[in-house]
Amino acid sequence: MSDSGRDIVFDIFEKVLSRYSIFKNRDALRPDYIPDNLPHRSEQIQRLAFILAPSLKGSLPSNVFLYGKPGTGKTAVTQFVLSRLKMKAKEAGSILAISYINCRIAGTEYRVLASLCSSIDVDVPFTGLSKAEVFQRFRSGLERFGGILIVVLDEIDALVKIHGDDILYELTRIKESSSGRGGVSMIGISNDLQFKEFLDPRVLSSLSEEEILFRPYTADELYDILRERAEIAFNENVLSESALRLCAALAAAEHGDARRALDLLRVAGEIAERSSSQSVTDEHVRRAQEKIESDRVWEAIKTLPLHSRMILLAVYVNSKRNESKCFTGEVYEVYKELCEGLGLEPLTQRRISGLINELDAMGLLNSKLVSMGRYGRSKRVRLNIPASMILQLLKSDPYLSSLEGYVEKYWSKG
DNA sequence: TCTCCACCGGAACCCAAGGCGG
DNA sequence: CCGCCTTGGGTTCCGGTGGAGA
Ligand SMILES: Nc1ncnc2c1ncn2[C@@H]1O[C@H](COP(=O)(O)OP(=O)(O)O)[C@@H](O)[C@H]1O
Repeated sequence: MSDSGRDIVFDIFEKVLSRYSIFKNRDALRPDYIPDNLPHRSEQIQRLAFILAPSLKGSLPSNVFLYGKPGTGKTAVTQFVLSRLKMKAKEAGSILAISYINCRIAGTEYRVLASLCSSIDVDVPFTGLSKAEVFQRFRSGLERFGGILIVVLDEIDALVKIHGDDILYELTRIKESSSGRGGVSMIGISNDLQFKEFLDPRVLSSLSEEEILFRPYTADELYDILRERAEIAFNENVLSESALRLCAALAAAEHGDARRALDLLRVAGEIAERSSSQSVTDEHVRRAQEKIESDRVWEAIKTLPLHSRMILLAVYVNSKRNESKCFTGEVYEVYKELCEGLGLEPLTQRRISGLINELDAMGLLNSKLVSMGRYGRSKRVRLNIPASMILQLLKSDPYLSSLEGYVEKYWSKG
């Protein structure tokens, strides 16, 4: 047998193998994949490129503020433009550094400053210094660097809502006071359209010298995005037209979120693959929708601290005890009972109120402030997750499992 | 129209952990 | 080693409030 003969045999095997596999390149559906083409965002891309272009000639670009709902392509567009800017800068020999920071993930002002430093090769310890000290090192590092630093602050709304806009203020001041060449240019990205109201007017005017709005995608736009990705990700004739349309429609209903659309497509593909189906159907997409939601919920519950879990249980028990009224006061009472059952010191009501708000923000609870006139004002709390999740929580947490009997008394109804 | 309930939520503060620079 | 920093998780204190009922 010659080598060429073996290749033919392999070819046949490959063909057969690939015919029955759904994915050609699954990674193309992952959130960190940035395609070479971003449909329906050429306007934003051009504007951003136009704004940043002066940096190639050594002058400082205006600050930009990008805002729009999640999954509208803000991060993708930014990365798209910046990667090309970087290439051009290298070619042109401009001194240019880019620092991308996701503020929500960084979480604290200190860590944002620290990663700012590391982008210009200033190393700072990950803790121990005062913010002023880190900032000082950043400043002097910048002098030494002498070029233009483009700072991307992604999900900046999350940081400012918790820690205020102090660093932003300091950063905008750097820009002004930068002597000689170079300086800092900022790209702020916000998922919250009202975010501007949180900012000090001085910061706002400096940060949004330019603004770019990202509208939610329509179903048709999502369809185009999905189709391009699907061509890379899926094998031929595996994905039905209607399944694709359904993904687009479902995601369009959910704030026109492209990330959601791509997730739907990927998970639907995985479900199809696992059930050794030869194509992805509407049914797979619907199941993907459910799976994504229940995964999200379970993922959130799993990482919940003890007392937040107890609150979920308390809300559940209380809602079974008396259908109609489920206000924070009663929830707190039940919570205290549960604590006693576990021999735990209960937290204060003030704290519980805060935790309930967090659970609300995660979508595990619904809470709404209602006034009952003479009978005070309180929050009506409702569980926003299926009871099966409560059961699963009890089973999975060895610490809580001793409460199982207690909770089960209320299991029957509902 | 005024009262007053039953909480809400802002602000200041406390405390322990981890880690710096001097 | 000391005195200082940030951070995260909590507590204490307290002014604020929509509307049913007197
Ligand atoms: N116009 C587009 N074309 C192709 N993919 C897109 C487009 N817009 C967004 N995406 C994809 O959707 C996902 C979410 O986009 P992202 O830029 O992270 O949203 P945002 O930052 O606005 O929350 C990413 O995986 C991105 O690649």
